[in-house]
Amino acid sequence: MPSHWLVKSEPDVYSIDDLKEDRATLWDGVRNYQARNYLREMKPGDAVLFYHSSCEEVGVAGVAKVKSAAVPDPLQFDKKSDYHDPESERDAPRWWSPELEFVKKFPQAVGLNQIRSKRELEKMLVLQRGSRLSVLPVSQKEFDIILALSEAKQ
DNA sequence: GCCAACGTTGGC
DNA sequence: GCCAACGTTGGC
Repeated sequence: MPSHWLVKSEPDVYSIDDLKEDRATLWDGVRNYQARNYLREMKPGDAVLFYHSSCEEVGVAGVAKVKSAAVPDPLQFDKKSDYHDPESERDAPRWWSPELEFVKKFPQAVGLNQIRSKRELEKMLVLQRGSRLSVLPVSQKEFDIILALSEAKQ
């Protein structure tokens, strides 16, 4: 059974369009332990909502899927990277990155307000106040509703 | 730019 | 282990 996830990204930094162009990308640079744990749980085939944060059109912008399970995030060993972690050991890497693959971009993003207005989605972790995690689990039902909303919209 | 809500750090 | 200070996230 595939699991469902939501990942946040600032579109100015990396958008669903960037993923579309790249086709797939290593989801690197996550430096939060809980988010890291979720990243390590991801398995090939899992479905991922791609959420745009800190931008004009906040909300779910499209869908990705897990292409391959997490490998050690190379940036943690790259001294020149902002994500370099001098404390991380090569034989016990601290940070992990799955590879995500583009699936589709919604014609129009499913906005945060739209998500908030749906009773069935009120439990979504992305709505919980103060939820700043950039990687979150999503239920199958929530995933399906978001997808339906994206299709219903014109 | 503001600010609330967190996570992390570090002195004790 | 406590907790204040600090940095970051992210909606607005």
